[in-house]
Amino acid sequence: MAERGAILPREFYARDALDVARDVLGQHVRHGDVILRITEVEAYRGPSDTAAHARFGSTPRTRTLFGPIGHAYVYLCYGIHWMLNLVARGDGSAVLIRAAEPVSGLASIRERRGGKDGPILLTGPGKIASALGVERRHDGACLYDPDSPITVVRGVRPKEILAGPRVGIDYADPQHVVAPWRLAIGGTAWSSQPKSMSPLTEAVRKQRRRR
DNA sequence: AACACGATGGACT
DNA sequence: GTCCATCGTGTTA
Repeated sequence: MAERGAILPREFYARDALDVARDVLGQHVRHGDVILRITEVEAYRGPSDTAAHARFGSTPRTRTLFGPIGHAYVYLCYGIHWMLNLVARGDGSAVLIRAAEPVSGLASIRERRGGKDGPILLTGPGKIASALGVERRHDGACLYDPDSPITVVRGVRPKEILAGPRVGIDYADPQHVVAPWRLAIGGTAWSSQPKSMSPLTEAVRKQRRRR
């Protein structure tokens, strides 16, 4: 078993987006002096996922999404917020980081987030990229290269994983809205945990996998 | 070339 | 709960 702080290998990303999403919970993402423990994510499973950018196929925006696995897919949302995704499987699949807990670099995080404090610093995908200082120039960055500006490293595995419905994707097919595309660590204030989220069971995972 | 709208967040009622 | 900033993208023409 790899020790804490070791960079996750390329192979980590060579799987179904739902499995990558589940296993990246508790891992750490680093940019400069800021390190965050990932507490909430959302899986986007390739072109067949009606909530995913990949539904349009490969376009100028999504070329990194269809590029090599284990790289960052960064894009601008609502003209304001940058989103950080991890490219998975190699078919346009990805995992969006939606919330995190500070591990180090709190001073930098607070500075970038307007001097705020507590979970409000990092609960929300736009806040993650903001706190890390990630934007357009990081699109395509390799996450397993030690010399890369952004890396994902071994963290602390969560005790409980919750699954819940997606938000902000009214245009998607209802089957792509319900659990378990959105996953969170249970029992922490550093993630959104609405009542609609419940423990991720093997039965639910298998049911989703067939779609 | 014009258009509609989005994988959001913050301010406000 | 409501409003809306702000701009790249995909769609249509």
